[in-house]
Amino acid sequence: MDEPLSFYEKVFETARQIPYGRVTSYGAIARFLGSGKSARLVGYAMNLSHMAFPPVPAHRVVNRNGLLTGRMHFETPGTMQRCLEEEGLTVRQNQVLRFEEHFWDPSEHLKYSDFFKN
DNA sequence: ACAATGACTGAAT
DNA sequence: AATTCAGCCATTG
Repeated sequence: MDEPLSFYEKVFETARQIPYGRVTSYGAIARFLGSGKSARLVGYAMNLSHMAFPPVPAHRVVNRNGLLTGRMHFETPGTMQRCLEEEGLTVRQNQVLRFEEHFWDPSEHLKYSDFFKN
């Protein structure tokens, strides 16, 4: 029963690989999944990731500029920032400071076929 | 089958 | 440098 994982499930699984204290972008996940133009769908997936199990560290996914564009979708608008700061990052005006230093690109660290068969 | 829905992005202005 | 536009595409009703 190796049913192909849905796109969203792949997004969840990819996001789970983001290391503690690092961040990535919607677009980076989309590119890793071979669908570079589906960044919006990655955001949509994060919205659904609430109900996913195992849990998804959705706070580690920001936009390409390091902005916490998803913060409104957490329990409170400050939750996302607090989670990141707890992991040692600094957030000012909804943006991760020194974003590039903390950016973690799945395509550089993971091999697609190690996770998915299609 | 078709239209609507987005936590986006790169290019144009 | 900041803001706007249009394309994007897997799901869902």
